[in-house]
Amino acid sequence: MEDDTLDAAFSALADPARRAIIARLSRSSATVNELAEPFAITKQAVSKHIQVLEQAGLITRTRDGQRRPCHLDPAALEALTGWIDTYRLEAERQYRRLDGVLSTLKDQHSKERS
Amino acid sequence: MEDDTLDAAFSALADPARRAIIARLSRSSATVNELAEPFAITKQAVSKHIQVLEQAGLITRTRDGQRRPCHLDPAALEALTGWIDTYRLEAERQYRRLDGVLSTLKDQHSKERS
DNA sequence: TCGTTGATCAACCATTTGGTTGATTACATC
DNA sequence: GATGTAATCAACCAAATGGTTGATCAACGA
Repeated sequence: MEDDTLDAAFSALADPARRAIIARLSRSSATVNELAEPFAITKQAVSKHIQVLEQAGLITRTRDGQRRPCHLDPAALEALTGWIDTYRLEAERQYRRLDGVLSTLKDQHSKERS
Repeated sequence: MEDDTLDAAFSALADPARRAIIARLSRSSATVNELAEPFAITKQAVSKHIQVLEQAGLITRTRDGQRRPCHLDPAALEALTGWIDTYRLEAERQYRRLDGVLSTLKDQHSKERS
């Protein structure tokens, strides 16, 4: 994944309104007006949030007459967890390796004393 | 997870320098100077990035004399993938459900024509 | 064709952010 | 104690961000 893609995706998720939109869209597609309803901000502001999410590739939009419903893209979310997991798993692997070294040292110490 | 925590964590990841720091720390702990070395920015800027990561709970810091090494926290990363997966899995579930409905309709259509 | 509704565009404002330089703190070593 | 080094603090700057209001575009329904 390119830097720009990850920049856009993570900063898109770094806002509670946009995360709420993600949560809502995970249940079903929805239009801007439907998404705006639960928020205390203007429809224009929601429209901006949606553009950010779309630009980040997290959602897609279709045409349905006058409406332009938004759909969550699970594959984009999976790409993000994939990135995070790469480093989480590596870190966990390193910690286990360190634990192994420490217990080896401890064993050697016990052996020396016995 | 609270909104503020997620805000801090995701916006911490929304910067290529900070992601590079995460990647570096997944292999082993490192000090500010070590982390700053591969970058074309000042040590102070790196120090700021590290504070952002620490504030977000993604890394921890310890004292080793004059040095203050940074350590990646895998559990914090796991919390993020957990959040994302909640909605990714729900979206995938909904898409499968929709596919089921569509194929049922298609079957009924075939039956009617036969 | 005309009014209504979904949605975006445009301009503007306050705040945040990523970077800089220069000064300062804290620890280690001579 | 004096010097050097790891790291942060402080003040500042340019650019990006999240929000507003007002105007505009595009499609539907009478």
